[in-house]
Amino acid sequence: METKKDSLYASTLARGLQILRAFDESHVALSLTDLVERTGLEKSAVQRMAHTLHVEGMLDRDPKSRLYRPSHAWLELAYAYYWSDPVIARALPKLIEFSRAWGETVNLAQISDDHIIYSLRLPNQRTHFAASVVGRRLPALNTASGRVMLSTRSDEDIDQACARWPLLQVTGKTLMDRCEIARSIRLAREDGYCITRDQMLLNEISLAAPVRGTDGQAHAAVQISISGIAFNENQVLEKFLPNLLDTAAGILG
Amino acid sequence: METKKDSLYASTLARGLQILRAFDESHVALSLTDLVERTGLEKSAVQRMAHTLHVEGMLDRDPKSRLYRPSHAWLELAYAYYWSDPVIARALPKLIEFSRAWGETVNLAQISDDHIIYSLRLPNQRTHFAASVVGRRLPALNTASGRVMLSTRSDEDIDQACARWPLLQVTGKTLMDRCEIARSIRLAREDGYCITRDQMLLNEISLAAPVRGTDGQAHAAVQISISGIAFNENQVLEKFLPNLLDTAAGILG
DNA sequence: TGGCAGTTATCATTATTTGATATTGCCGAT
DNA sequence: ATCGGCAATATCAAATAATGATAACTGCCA
Repeated sequence: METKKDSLYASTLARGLQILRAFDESHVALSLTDLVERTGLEKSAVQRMAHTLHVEGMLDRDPKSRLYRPSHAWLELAYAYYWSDPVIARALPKLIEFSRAWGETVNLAQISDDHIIYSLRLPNQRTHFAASVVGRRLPALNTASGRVMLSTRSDEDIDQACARWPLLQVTGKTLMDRCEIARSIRLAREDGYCITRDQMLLNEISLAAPVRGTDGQAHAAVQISISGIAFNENQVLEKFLPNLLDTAAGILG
Repeated sequence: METKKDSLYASTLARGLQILRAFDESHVALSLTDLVERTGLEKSAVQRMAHTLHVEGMLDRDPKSRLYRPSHAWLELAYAYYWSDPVIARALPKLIEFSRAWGETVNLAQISDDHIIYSLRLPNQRTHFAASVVGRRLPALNTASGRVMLSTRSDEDIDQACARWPLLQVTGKTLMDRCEIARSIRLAREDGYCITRDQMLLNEISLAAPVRGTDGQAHAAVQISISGIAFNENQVLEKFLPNLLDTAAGILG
C-alpha cells in the first residue's frame, strides 16, 4: 500500500473511486472478482466499496448475475459538470445553430491534460457509437482539435507536448510521427484551423477551429466530422471553414 | 453519526460521494465552507475529502479563489455509463435518424426511481440550457415521458405511483392534480403515447412514445419537444406521432 | 495596519477499515 | 437429482486510518 504520505489523503475514498473507474467502454458490467482483478484491491475492500457504492446509488446491480453496472447517477454528475463549465453554456447554442444550418456533426472538444475530451456532441449522421457520445478522451496530438488548441500556445509548450504527450494508433493511418505532428501544429497556427483525415476513423475528415479566450489561448475547439467519401479536404475547407471559424470565434468573443 | 448499522458500509467513501453530489445546477463552484454547509459534514472531513477528490482528479480547483469545481472526469464517467447501457446503443442511431429527418429536438428518457432522467438529447433549436443537456432528472409524473412509461405498468403500480411519487411545480401551468395525472396516464395506456403542454417550459409541447421491452414494459421513452407557438397539439400529433411511434418501437423491436 | 473569514496544518483518541477466514448460495456437470 | 466448484457473503480480532477539536496560517478588505 503506497500511502501518499499525505495526512489529508483519505485512502478509502480513493479506493472507492478506483471502483468507479474500473468501468469503461470495454468493461460495462463487472462482478466482484472482476473488480478485484481490475483494481488490484483486496477482495474484502472491493466488497465493501462496491456495496457502499450500491447503497449510495452509484452502482446498479443485476440481482440475477450479481454484476455491478454504472447507475444513472453517473449522468447526473455529467449534468452538474455541464452547469459548472462556463464554456459549455456559451458554446451550446452556437453549436446547435451550426448543426441546424449545415446538417453535419459538430463537437466541442476541450483540453484535459495531454488529451482532449469531447464535452458536447451533436451527431447528425449514423456513425460509430464512440464518435457520438460525450466524454470520450483521445490523445490531443492525434486529433485536429488537440492540435489546433495546442497551436495557440507558446513554442516551448508545443515542443514539449510534441516530445512528451502520448500518441495512440487508432486506425491504420493514424499519424504517429512526432515531427509531422509538430509540423501540422505549426501549420494550424498559421492557418487558424487544423484539418485531418483518417485519424480516428477511416474516411473521416476532421476540421477544428480554436475557441480563444481573451488571452488568445484556446480553451476549447469546435470540430466537425465530414465524410471523406462525399468530400475531399479542399471541398470541406471551402464549404465549412468560414462558418466554423465564425462559430468558434463567437463562443467567447 | 447515523451509522447505517451495516458492517460493509464504508462511511468515508459515502462522505466523499456527498461532496460530489453537493454540486448541481445552482452550485457550480464551492468553497470548503460551502461544502461544509451543503453536506453537513465536519470541516475536517470536508477538507480531507475534497483534498482527496482533487488529488484523484475528480475535482478541479481554482488556485486563485480556492473554489472546487467538477472536473472532466465527470464526463468520463458519463462515457462509461453510455457504454454500459444497452438501450442507449440501440436508441442513438434511431434518434439521430429522427432528428435528421424532422429537424426537431428528440430525447431519450429513462425511469430512475420516481423520476425520469434524460439520457440522450439531440437539441435542434435554441432552448433553455437545462433542456439541452443530458442527465437532467424530473419527477416522472410531471412529464410526458414518465407518464407514458408508467402507462405500460400494472394498474397497482400506476395507482401507487400517482399516490406517492413526487411532483414539482416548474411552470405556472405544471399539472399538480394527482387525479388528473392518473387520468392522463390511463389515456396514455390506451393511446400508446402521451402529450403535454406547458409542463416544464411554457409554450412547449412534449410528445412521448414508449420503448417497450419483450415483456411489454417500457424501459425508456422517446420524447420530442415542439414549439407550442408554431403548432397546436393536434398538429403535432398529426405531423410527428406516426414516426415517433415507429422510432420508439424500432429501438428494442 | 489590523482584523476577520476562510483555509491549512497538527495530533491524540478511537472508531473504522482491514484482510484472513468461514459460510453460504449458485450453476453446471455428471 | 446430486455433487462439486466457484463466486458471493458474512464474521471478527487486530491495527491502521479517519476523526474532530484546535491551532497556525493566509490573504483580503476596511
